[in-house]
Amino acid sequence: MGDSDKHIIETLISIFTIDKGKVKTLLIRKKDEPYKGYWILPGGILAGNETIETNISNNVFEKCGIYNLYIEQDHIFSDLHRNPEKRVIACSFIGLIDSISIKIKKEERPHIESAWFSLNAIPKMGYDHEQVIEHAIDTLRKKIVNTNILKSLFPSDFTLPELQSVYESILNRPLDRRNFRKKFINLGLIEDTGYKNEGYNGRPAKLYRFKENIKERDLF
Amino acid sequence: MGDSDKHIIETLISIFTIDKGKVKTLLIRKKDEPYKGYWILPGGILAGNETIETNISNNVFEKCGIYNLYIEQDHIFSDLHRNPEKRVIACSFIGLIDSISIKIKKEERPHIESAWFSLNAIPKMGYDHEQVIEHAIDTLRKKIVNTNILKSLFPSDFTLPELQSVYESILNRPLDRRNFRKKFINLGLIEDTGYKNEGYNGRPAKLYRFKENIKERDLF
DNA sequence: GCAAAAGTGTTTTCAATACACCCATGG
DNA sequence: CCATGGGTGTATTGAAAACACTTTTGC
Repeated sequence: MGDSDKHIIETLISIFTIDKGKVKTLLIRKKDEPYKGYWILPGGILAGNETIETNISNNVFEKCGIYNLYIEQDHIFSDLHRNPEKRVIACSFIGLIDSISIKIKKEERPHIESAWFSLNAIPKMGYDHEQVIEHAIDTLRKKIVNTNILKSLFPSDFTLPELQSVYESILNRPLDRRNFRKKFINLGLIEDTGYKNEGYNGRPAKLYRFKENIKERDLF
Repeated sequence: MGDSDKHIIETLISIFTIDKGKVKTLLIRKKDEPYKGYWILPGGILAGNETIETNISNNVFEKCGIYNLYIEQDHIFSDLHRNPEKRVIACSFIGLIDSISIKIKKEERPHIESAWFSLNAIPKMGYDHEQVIEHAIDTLRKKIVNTNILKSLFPSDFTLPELQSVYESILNRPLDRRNFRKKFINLGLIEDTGYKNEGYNGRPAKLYRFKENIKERDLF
């Protein structure tokens, strides 16, 4: 086996969270050439002594300060020239985290510029990362229709209008409020916490949480 | 970057087809140690000048004589010790082919022993390939509920009882004949060819084909 | 008391399910 | 004419969809 049969593998991750009822994704500004100044997905080079999953977990913690992230494989990108400098094969992941668990202490990572972008305002990105994140969004869209994967996106307290808004932004279409409530409450996945979301305009919304120990199941 | 940051990547594929109304998968007998005599999934080592998709297509043609295979990525297996000799990262695929298109000319490949196995009779396999094929079957099961992915499994002429039998064996539960017909015909994915499947016991079944240019869509 | 957002109930429509009998062919 | 498997219709149930008004809070 020649050296040409060994490959550089990088991991990439599209991390999604909910910020003020909107789905956002975490990007990093690249500091050096190529694509200096462009936004890219977080990730890293796979070393010999780690699985792709441990690599992703470690990278996300080191670069973004996020741990306990829910991750799932998405897709492999192996086009020969996706990296202009050398052949790199990308294993892309989807990550979901609730906003309460995010602690990006910028002062601890002065060398890394990162920001959250709304799905409809993703900037021009380096490499093929726009294609990678589009694939991740598409996978996420397919998944939320049939699974309760979004559980990982929500902290213990959320309102039904917030949940609906997230579904609407990922599915990219409006949903009827009454039917959405009926469906979700009847599914038995969530429960009323007894608290309310006070201090905002209008009538306060009830706060819900996902029940523990609910196995992934079909929704729609 | 040290040499430990470069990796051997292998592709593996679980190829499914329909043989006499049953779903079967193609395995290869390993001829050398380790796992000599065990059955394994077809696949190969990724070279520097190919994508994982071209590698799979080429391997499936060279080792199994199958071309024009529908392929889809399934999962990456990167456990450190999944191969007892060295670190190898596996990119696993799902392949679907209709039985008419299969031409495994054994006389042309005397050095390769291959066989089709029913899903409920998969033998003991080498490496972690049982885990890999289980993952592929599970992915296939999830997909046939919501997509018309099975189009790739059927030649131009098939009967509704055959189609139903395939759904039953992948979903692993019985389906009502009348309701299955109603649903599938109403979906508009298939059309009557006008021919019948004569020469068997009982009333001949109508032959159907998948319509051309139907995009993948939700079924159930 | 008004603006803003949350919460609720009914009707209609359609798909899913359950179920039993007749039909076409081969032998 | 009988054995074998294919084809069909209807009634019921339940979920999805469409739709407008009332309630609770902050200011």
